Parts: sequence; C-alpha cells; structure tokens
Amino acid sequence: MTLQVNDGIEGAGEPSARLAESTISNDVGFLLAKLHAAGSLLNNAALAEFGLKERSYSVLALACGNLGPTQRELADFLSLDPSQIVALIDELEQRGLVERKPGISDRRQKLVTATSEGRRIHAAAQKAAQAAEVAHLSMLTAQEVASLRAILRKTVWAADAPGP
Amino acid sequence: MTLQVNDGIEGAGEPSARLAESTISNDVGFLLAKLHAAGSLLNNAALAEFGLKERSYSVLALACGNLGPTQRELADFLSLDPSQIVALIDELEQRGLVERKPGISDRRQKLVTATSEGRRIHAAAQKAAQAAEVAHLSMLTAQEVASLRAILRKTVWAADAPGP
DNA sequence: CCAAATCCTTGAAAATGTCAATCATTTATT
DNA sequence: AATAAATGATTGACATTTTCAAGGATTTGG
Repeated sequence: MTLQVNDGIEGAGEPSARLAESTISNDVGFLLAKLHAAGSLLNNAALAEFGLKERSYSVLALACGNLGPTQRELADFLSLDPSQIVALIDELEQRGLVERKPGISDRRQKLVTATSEGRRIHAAAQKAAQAAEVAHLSMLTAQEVASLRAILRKTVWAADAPGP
Repeated sequence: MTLQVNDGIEGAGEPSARLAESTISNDVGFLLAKLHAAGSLLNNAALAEFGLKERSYSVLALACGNLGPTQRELADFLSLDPSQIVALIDELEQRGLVERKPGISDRRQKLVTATSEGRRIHAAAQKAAQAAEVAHLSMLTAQEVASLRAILRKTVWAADAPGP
C-alpha cells in the first residue's frame, strides 16, 4: 500500500507538523512511507518531461543494462504482477524505447532490451531523476546520504547475493 | 551523531536478484520503494489480526494521542485526500474505536478521539506492529536502526531529532 | 452584512492492484 | 517417446485506491 502526497510540489512544508508528537512518528515504517511518498512525487515530476513515471523509468533502466531481463525477472525484481509488466513494456515498445526478443534458451521468455533511442531517453531521464534525489535529500550531509543508502541496501538485499 | 554501516552481505538469493546489478539498485528512491513495500506487507499482516491496515492503524494511533486531531490535520499529516480520511474514520467509528466530536472553536471541524475500546485495540496492535518492524529490520544492528530512524526523521521533517 | 475561504462529505472517473484462465513452450515422469 | 506437470507471457474481469469536482455548513475578512 502506498501513502501518496497530495501536496503541490512547491507547496510549503508540513502544514500540521503538530501531530508529529505522535508515537507513530518514530515508526520506521511510517517514516519510510512518508519519505517514499514525497520522493515519488518529486521523481514523477522530474520524469514527466520524458513521458515516464517511476514504473516505466525502472523498466527502461533495467532494459538499458546489459542483463537482458525477462519479463518474469522484471516482475520479480520490481515486485509487480506480470500483467503490469506487460502493460509497461507495451507502452515503451510502442514508443520505440525497448524491444521484445525471444529468449535464447527458452522461447517462452521475452527478453527486454532498450533501443538506442531508449538509451538516449534513459540517460537524460536518469540525470533528472538523480537531480531530484539530490534535491530531496538536500538537508542531509553527504555522510548521512551514504549511510542511508548503505543501510537501505543492506536491508533490501539481506539474504541475497552481494549487490553491485 | 555516528553513522556507521556494517556492509557485509552474503547468502543465497531471491529468484531475480540477478538484476540487482542494475544502476537503479543504488537509487535511494528505488530502495525506499522496495523497503516500504516489504514493510507494508509485514505490517498489514501483523495488523490483520485486529481488523486494521496501515491506514486505519495510523488514524487510530493519532486518535489515541491526546492531540485531538481534526480530519484535515489527519489528511495533511498522513498525506491523504480528505475524502479518504472520511472513509477510514467512518469504519473506525462504526466499530466503536473512535469518535467524532465537533471542534471547540470551529464547528466545521471534527475532532477524532479514540474510545477506551479503541485504545485497547491500539495498544495490542502497536505491539504487533512493533514486533513486525523489529523482524523486518532484524538484519541491522541496533546502531544501524537508530541511524536509519534518525536520518529518516531528519529528512521527513527537515529537523533533527534524537532517536529513542 | 457580504464575499471568500475552510472543513467535511459525497460521488464519479481514472489509475492500480489482484486473480483466474489461456496459449505456447519447456521440464519432469514414466 | 509420450504424457503430465510446470512455467512465461498475455488477456480480461474484478476490487481497491487515487484523484477531482461539487455542495452544505461554518468561519473569517473586509
């Protein structure tokens, strides 16, 4: 489930920070939800210029790597239903940003790879997304950002093979 | 504040951890989304026993404080549309867990307060939710959890606050 | 007093999430 | 090798959630 921000992007900070006294303000889950919601808003705003949202951007980014992900892998990795992946790729494919290729060893699979146009769009979108991230975390020191990233990675990939 | 991370990761993998090589695996926004999704799942599972979800639990928790929040404040604080607050409170009120009281100085407002039954349910649900949080973050050291909480709080409210 | 703004509520439309069934293909079993 | 079981992609139906716009009640500002 997702908490979504209905605030304008430039809208002034927290109108009712009075409730921040509540005990749930210390719940990591609650803080995570709030931060994620605010970040999504900024991210989607930054990506709108390229006709992308967080979802399609993620798929495009994964298609731009040289990993040749199958749709099933994308669904698992992004924690989405396979049918949602179909819709996302349909759109990206119609825009000529990605291609479906039959799996090499398994013809049921469809490998998703970015076109050169897709790579171009992705490079530009990535810049915008990273700028949005920097802005969103501008109140943190570089050390804090690094710690946050490391802790998040450790938690997300726990019990997994070592990440990048 | 000391921010340190034990970055030793090992173990056997999730089905598609292969894609973790991708660059988006380092995006704070992406990690936030994944961690939030996983946490929500655990949270909702823990709260189901009490007929609550993250949303209704949050509202109930805020109603249990002595802050007498108005619905507008709840909407702002939880980043939800006011109409969603109406539905959440309707349900909690029908179950006898919270009450709507007319605002003291402004009769348009409705102050939301928990009943004693609501407080009882909340106390039990809080235990379950906190246990779920502990389980979710079990791969982190106490120090890392404290750092995470502090950094999240600082970012969300753009003001530093001491962790518990 | 009047106009504008605010709070809650309702309802409808759009976007998302969830699930079951299907076809083509692969894997496992006999 | 033949058959059964399992898997990947796709479609479509259905429920839930988000997002808007409008309305009645009340307050605020001129």
